[in-house]
Amino acid sequence: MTPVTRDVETRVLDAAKLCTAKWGIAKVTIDDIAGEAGVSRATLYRMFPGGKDVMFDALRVRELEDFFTRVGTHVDGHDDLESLLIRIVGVATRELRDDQHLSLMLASEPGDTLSQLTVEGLPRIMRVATVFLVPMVDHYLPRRESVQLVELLARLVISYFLAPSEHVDFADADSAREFLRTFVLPAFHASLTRS
Amino acid sequence: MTPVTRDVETRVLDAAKLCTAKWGIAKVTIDDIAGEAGVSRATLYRMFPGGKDVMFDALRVRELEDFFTRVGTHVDGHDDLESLLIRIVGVATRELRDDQHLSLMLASEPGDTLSQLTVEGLPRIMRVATVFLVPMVDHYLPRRESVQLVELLARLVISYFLAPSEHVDFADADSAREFLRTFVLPAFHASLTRS
DNA sequence: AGACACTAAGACGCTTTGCGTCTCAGTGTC
DNA sequence: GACACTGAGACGCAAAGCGTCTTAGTGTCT
Repeated sequence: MTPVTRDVETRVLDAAKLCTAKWGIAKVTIDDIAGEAGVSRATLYRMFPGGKDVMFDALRVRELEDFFTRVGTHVDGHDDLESLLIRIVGVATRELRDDQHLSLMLASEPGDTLSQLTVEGLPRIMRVATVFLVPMVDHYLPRRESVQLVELLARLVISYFLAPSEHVDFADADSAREFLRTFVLPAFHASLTRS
Repeated sequence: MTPVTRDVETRVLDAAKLCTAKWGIAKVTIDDIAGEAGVSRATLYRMFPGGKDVMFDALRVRELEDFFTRVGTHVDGHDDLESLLIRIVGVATRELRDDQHLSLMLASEPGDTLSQLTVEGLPRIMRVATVFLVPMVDHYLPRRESVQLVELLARLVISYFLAPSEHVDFADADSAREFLRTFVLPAFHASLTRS
């Protein structure tokens, strides 16, 4: 894909995001998105062979990459695993809470949005989370355990975001520390390569 | 139609208004409206034989009646034609400007909305305006001239609302008075039955 | 209990819209 | 000229939407 086409793809995905926010997944059409992006439908299908579903998957991947990029930007410079994890769950939780597009989607299309955060979307979330977070975590743990830990954290952050708890708030460092010390870190203590 | 059914019709028209604001005329479906109103599609068709178009016409008539009722509420107690007309054009212009649903429709569906304020909608607007305003105007003018005057005013108010002028502002009493004295009242001076 | 009015749910047949694919003419770059 | 890319529009098919209708259920009245 040439640089020019990369720009067009960005424009199309931006348009897809905008139109989905406006119309929702159910009513948005390829025509809406093509028009908003300023490309023809044929161009859109050339770009995303397989059509609508493929394009939405690409948008979801891009959104995830943006999300984890933002998380990664805020979790540099930690000296130990615990601090790193506290920071990760905190930033991730705050990013989820601040995501207006996500809030809008959860309000207007709860079914599909929940599915993308749970059942259907989890494999993708795991793939992207692994790419972004494992390289940080594996300073402290072997690769295999790092992957497992990232998966566990992703699931917990999503769950506590979707159904907030009266007892745990990952956005609060003390609460997160207590939770991690109780439920997560002991399982990985024996695998620590560095503190 | 029974009182209970009148309530249901109101509910359906309210739903139609809400869903049209949300989806626009192009994408809104009978299913959306029926669901929002809490009735079945069959009930909706029974209520509005001829379907979607008939229902939207009914909504437009209701909106016009509401509009002119509000105008009428604010123009009582005038001793002469000029004052009455100044008040009418002023209130009407302000009501149009304050109408958020109309603003939303003009922004999101300019084509259809304009058409309903001009070409396609004008006969209906004239009918309703005549019903509401002519009884006020014909204190001062014979019936025939009253009807003609109301039509002229309606057209002028709409035009100046849709394409505001640098020289005339009907919401401003002095501006309206000057305009009416210059362009409207002389045409009806000879027909005055009362001052 | 029976008569009647009204309703929701769902089926039906038809029309319209949307989808994915494709062709062709036009444009820009080398 | 060769090539890559694009928009516009046509095509065939699927899906959604429309208007109509039937049936079973509910409520009210006598």
